[in-house]
Amino acid sequence: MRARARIKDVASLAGVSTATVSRALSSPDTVGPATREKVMEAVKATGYRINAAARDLRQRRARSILILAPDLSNTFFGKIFAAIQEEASDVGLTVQISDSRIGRDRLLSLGYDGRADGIVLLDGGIDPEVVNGWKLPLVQLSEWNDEYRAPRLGIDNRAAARLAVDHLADLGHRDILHVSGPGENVLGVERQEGFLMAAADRGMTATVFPGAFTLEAGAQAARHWAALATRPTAVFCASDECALGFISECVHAGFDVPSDVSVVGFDDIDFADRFLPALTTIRQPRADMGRAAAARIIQMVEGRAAGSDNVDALPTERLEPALIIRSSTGTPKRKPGAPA
Amino acid sequence: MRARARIKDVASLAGVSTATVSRALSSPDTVGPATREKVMEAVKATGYRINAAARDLRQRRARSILILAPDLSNTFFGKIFAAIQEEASDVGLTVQISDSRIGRDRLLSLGYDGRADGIVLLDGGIDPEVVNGWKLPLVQLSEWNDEYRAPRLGIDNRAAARLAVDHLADLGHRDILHVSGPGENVLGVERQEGFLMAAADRGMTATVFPGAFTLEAGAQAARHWAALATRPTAVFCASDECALGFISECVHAGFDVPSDVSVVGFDDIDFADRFLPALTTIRQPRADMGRAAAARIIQMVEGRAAGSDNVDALPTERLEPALIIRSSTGTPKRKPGAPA
DNA sequence: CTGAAAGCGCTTACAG
DNA sequence: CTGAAAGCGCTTACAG
Repeated sequence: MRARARIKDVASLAGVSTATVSRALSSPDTVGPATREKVMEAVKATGYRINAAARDLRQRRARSILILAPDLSNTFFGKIFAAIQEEASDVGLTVQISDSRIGRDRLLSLGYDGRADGIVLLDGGIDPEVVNGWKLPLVQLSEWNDEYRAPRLGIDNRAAARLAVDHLADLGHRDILHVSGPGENVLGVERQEGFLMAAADRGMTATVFPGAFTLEAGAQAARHWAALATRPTAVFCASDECALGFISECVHAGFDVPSDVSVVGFDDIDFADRFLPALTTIRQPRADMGRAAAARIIQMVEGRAAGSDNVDALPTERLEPALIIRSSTGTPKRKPGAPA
Repeated sequence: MRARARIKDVASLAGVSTATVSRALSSPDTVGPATREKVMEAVKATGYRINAAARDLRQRRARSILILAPDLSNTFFGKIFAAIQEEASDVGLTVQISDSRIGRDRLLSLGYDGRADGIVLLDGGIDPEVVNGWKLPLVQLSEWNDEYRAPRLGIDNRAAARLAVDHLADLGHRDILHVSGPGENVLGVERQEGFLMAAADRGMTATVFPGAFTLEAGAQAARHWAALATRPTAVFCASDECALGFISECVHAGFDVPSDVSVVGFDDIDFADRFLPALTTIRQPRADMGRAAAARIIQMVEGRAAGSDNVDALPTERLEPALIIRSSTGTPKRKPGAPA
């Protein structure tokens, strides 16, 4: 198999300089029509394809953006990756993904090694020193950290939690439970705060179980809930996985959802509407989030390439969550002897 | 903010040549201890980090592997991505992902542009001309195409389907249905073939509904099934999503799973064991598949770098699927008047 | 053990 | 409109 053609090969076949080949390819109207013709023929004859790595080095760009997420296998990220990749691909950018828990030193290198022009960060738990040490355009997506000097994109998690609480209050629930996210996670913290504030505003009895975003955390919370002397009639879980785990465990223990307990999730993952019962949840517009992050990082990367200043200081952007009412929530069972 | 330090800056600060800096960093024992010391100090003082893009161009490597999949948001791929990235990261390789449906020309470029050293391909539906035109090490994972000249990694889908059929036969089912994958997909085709052969071997009545790997396809199949005069007592779906859609729709229509119909899925996605009922399914060892593919492509890439020949011709490798029995399958209901 | 020089494959002022 | 030359930031024979 013949080695790949280089620009030199095209140039000598066409009888022009490499500079001319380069120009004919990147800005065709800066060369004469006859020359362009000759070059194009030589390109076809040699099967030449540009070596992007060489071009990028010369132009001091990478034409690539890096997505950093704490767990690549988390189903929550799939749609986000897809949306980012689609937008990036449209403007000729390549997409790299990496787990964000690869160790401090490797993480530091990422922002320096010339292989990415910009970073979309889905993890608020990285040492701010590392993040702020990167010399690359950066946007925080979904999760964030106040110490990172970078714009944020995502929903208002407090307001989103309020959507869930209000729905439950409107249904007539007075005693509600929240299975929280992991304690160190901003998303979980804000959802919990929103839950507590909204419950207070509606005069509800509110309790919190510390949890996580996992199926297992939900299942465990369900066991605690089942063991309670007086059980809250509704629960708001910090994620859909958690809610699914909660429901699953409840059903196995002989309870009915929603008649024994109403359950609201968070995210609206793909299976939420196919679960039995279909899950009432707060939808995060994941594709929109991915698209917005891609658009933003592209803008920053291009802006920087164009020499614009303070393009890195663009503001935070909020996307809208939505309450999706399905079958896992309903009116609370009247307690025997309770007033109408 | 100071521009990033280059190797030149380190060299002049340390009072040595760039060659020496390069050596001190990449093979420390080829330089004198005193020199090494000086260089390391200068590295620290300048905050120097190697520019990987430049090194890679010089070495004619990309230190990156590309994953190509037909739908990045498909939850099936998450664990595979994670496993590949982990293995790659361990040997200093970067991971790129791209949707494989980005158009012929872009696809062609991927194998030529110097930005990847090898490709893990999760799509058997690309034009073989394109795939075989790539000049890069390549492995086919999960899906494949006989016309691609590249090793294959994945399970034996016929044998896997037989696992499902045997389970159903052992339970006492005599009349079974298969909701197939999309007609053009090798995975679906092999599962269907395995289903048909195994059913024949067990002397069962077998029928096939053409389907897809989606929730919606399963739901639609359930509607057809429900409308049948005599309904098969068990169904084997080509994917878990399809099975979940099937069950969900059955339950909504008032049927019980498994007492009215046993359902087996395929893949063992994360929610399979939390679904209600928990889904009996064929497990594909996705993390193992990702790891094996990564190991293989790394071996090919390194082998090529080391100048070994015919490293691209390594053989196909089969991983083992497993039957996971949960609650969506059971003994068929005795038909009224049927013999014991 | 160390340095000067060439080169990876491109692009882009600078001249003409 | 086109070419010669420098250079992106490294590495690596080749000498010494």
